Amino acid sequence: MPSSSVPARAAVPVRIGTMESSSTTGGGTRREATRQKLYEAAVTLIAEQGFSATTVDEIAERAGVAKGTVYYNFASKSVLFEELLRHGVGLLTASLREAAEQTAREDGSRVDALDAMVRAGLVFIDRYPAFTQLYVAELWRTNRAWQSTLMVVRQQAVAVVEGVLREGVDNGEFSDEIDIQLTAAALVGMVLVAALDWKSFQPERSLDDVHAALSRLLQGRVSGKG
Amino acid sequence: MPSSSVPARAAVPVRIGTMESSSTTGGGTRREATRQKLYEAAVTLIAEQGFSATTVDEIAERAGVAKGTVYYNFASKSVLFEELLRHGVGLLTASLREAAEQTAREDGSRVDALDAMVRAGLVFIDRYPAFTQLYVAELWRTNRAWQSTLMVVRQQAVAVVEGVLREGVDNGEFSDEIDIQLTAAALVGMVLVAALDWKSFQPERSLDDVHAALSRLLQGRVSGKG
DNA sequence: GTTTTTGAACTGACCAGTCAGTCTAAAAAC
DNA sequence: GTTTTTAGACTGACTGGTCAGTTCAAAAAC
Repeated sequence: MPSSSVPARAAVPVRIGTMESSSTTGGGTRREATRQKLYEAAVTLIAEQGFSATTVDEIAERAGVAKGTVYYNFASKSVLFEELLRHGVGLLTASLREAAEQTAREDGSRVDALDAMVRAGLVFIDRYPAFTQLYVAELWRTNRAWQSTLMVVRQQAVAVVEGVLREGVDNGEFSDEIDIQLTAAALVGMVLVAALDWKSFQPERSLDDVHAALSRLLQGRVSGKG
Repeated sequence: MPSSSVPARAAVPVRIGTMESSSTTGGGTRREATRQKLYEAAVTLIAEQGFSATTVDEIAERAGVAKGTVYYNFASKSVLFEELLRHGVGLLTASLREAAEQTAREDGSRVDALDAMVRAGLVFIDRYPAFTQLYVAELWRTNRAWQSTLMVVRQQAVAVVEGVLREGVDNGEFSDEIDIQLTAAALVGMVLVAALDWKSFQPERSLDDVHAALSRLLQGRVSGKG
């Protein structure tokens, strides 16, 4: 309801300044660029406010596109969100796997692999803090449309950690009494919460610093004199 | 909007089992019972759906009271939520502090104190899983009305862990190179995520079982043969 | 007689999703 | 080379519905 009468006609469609033809990979990449802008806008807004409290109008505005464009590119608000989740966790999983494999290639121990994965996790969170926030906030909710997506995607990431633990047990490096699933969850939690604390409350600290603190904890070098 | 005719009369106000009046002055306990029902209804709904996606009508319905009653007892939806947060974290903090103090009274080591706190955390999460879920989901959000409440309340809980770590460093039980703040966050994260994983994905396991797994991790008994 | 609860209607803001129409660049027709 | 057509991308006013919060008289509880 506009406060008073309004032209209601676009009249002169102002040219949108620097569009610059986007280029990138020649063909239909304009669309892809728009989707990327929408992801970026959505991830920060939803991390700050939550899914339901974030409006499609806000997302469109921050991305610098019209609301209709959101619906031209995504079937709905929740589909946009789901694709965002899949995309983000895909990056994380790849990064963890890469860390584990590289350690294996260098004949490192499985503890080294865990340590490398801790670092990879920190690097990820350092790079995508908003995504991490949002992910944590949604992970344990029930009754949400994207629950199953989240489940699948979570399992992919945790499975990488579980795999390393299992290898360690198999080759005798870890006690065969450890509970793989629970230990993996605990390790993920350790990194997740420590990193979010870092980003939220002491962002000035360096990644190496944080990594060192977690390494110590991971390797049980807490007890006893330094 | 009931689909058809409905009793609509509360008739017998069922007393909630073991509520035991407790707080406030002896007088207005009827009101207190209503508030308690509203807390319980709100906590599960918000844990499942998030704050914004949960309507006041739903909360009232699940609590079995009229919508007007919600506003008779709380100034607004967010005030209800804020008081819920304060209440819940108060319980957790008390429980952690109790665990730490009891260990101290028994001349236990600081590792024992940490272990006791891990257990206290698990007991809490076992008892109030919905609250925990909701708390984690809101903790790292920014731009929310109750942000400052959350901050204060988080600090109270983490401070208990930090205190034990500090004592341990002071008496030489822990390395003086540990980063107290970060380590405390990591420990909290370890318990939190492992416990949520437990409740979400393997609820049939016993608390002792989960506690044992975390103890092992905490005491660095992961590496090496069992 | 005071406090608390009820129930149901109401308001006004807000918001997801729609749709008719615009823009543009490139292909097709001339 | 110029005009016309096509189709993909985008626009933004508009619709239909939802929901927080209000109101209040009457009933119930204490």
